[in-house]
Amino acid sequence: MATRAADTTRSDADPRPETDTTLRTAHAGPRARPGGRSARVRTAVHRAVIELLADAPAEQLTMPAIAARAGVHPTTVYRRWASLGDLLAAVAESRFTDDLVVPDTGSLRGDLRRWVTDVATDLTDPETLAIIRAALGSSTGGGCACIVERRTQLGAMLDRERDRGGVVPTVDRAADVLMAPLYFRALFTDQPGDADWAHDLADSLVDHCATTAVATRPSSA
Amino acid sequence: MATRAADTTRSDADPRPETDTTLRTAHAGPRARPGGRSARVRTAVHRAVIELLADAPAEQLTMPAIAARAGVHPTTVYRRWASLGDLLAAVAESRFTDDLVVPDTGSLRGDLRRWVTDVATDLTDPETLAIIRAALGSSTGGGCACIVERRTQLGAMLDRERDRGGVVPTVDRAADVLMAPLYFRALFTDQPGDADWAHDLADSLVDHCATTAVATRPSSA
DNA sequence: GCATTATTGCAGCGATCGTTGCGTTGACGC
DNA sequence: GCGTCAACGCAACGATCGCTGCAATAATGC
Repeated sequence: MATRAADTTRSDADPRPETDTTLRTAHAGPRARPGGRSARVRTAVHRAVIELLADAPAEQLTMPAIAARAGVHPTTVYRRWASLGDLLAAVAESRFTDDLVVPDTGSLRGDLRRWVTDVATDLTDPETLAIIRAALGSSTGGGCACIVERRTQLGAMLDRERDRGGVVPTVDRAADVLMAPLYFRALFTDQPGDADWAHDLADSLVDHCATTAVATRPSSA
Repeated sequence: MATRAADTTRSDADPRPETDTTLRTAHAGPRARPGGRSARVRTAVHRAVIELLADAPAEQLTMPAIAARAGVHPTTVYRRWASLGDLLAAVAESRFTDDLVVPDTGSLRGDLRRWVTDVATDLTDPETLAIIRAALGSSTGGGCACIVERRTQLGAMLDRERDRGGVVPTVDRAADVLMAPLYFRALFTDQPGDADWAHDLADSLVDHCATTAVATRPSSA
């Protein structure tokens, strides 16, 4: 995990019903051409979306506006991405991968405290927030793209602690205690949540897990 | 709280810089006319927004479409609501008021368990989810409108318990433990969360508050 | 280097959006 | 009841959106 193909080599929404895996390999066959220019266009469009979302009232984020900002013809944007929602989901996904290294401090508590702080800091960025909001607003389940990577990171830290022999909560439980408050406050309130608060979240999860042996329970949901 | 003017008598976004409170009283003066027709139009437009959000891919929610669905002329919608974001925020706010009675079972645990279940059930409704998503996506901080009423309800239950002499957490803490997971799962995942899971949330808050005397701490953030 | 072809640019089109001016309706105070 | 004026409907307009032909470019395999 967290080692997916780099941002410049992936094709966003290829309408051709081919197997994605074969495209990522070196011998991609005579089809698909994610070469220099396509990658450049892709990067430019993604950056344009982020920039426009940052300093624009959103909602006036249209395909032509994105194309103009990216220095690309609108037709290109229309053809490569089926809809604005797809584009937003792609931007969200590519932005939230490889942007945050999973900490490895040696203890679960240390890892979680560090990771929660990093995520909280990231959620302070207006750009990040704008992308999440826009992706959530779009129909094409762009919301999942925002957190799938974060869930993977969380799972990695829990797995590592489990390998150390510690009792760990489920990923769902950890997401409820850590990710949920982080994202909830960032999206719905004006309190970004400071470092102390974030640390308390991590501590409460670890402490609760230490006192009660709920980790072995099958867990609801 | 929860006793604001009924849905049919409020004016959404009156551009006139008057004091809102005077408008709600009976002797509203010679200005403002939230009478029968205006209220009818308002209700129709709100319903149209909800209906369109329910069975449309969203994002193709435009002012003319809303007007057509509401049986109202587009000009009316343009004039009464400054932007689509304002309209969405207004719809969100009016929908999340008076739609859920604050339970009063006699104990904080019972109140919270009941309330959490109700909120979880509400978040199962696709219409509700669509409104929240759309309001979040709009620029004009429509996100706050979705939860401000819920926060008030939560605070009311906590205040009642405090009057009973019990130790209660802060509203922020309760929101982190209860509301955050509810909304996070509803927005970002496909697991709506069942009744048992919701009850566990309420229990964890009450139990944690009972074991440790953190309630008297000034609490961060 | 050269042929192939995925990808982009270009021009132009229908459709719809968002706005404005003006006449009409109907809620409110008397 | 009647007059007043906020709120709505109507028609028309410019602007922009989203899409589709076809030509040009450049990445890929040989």
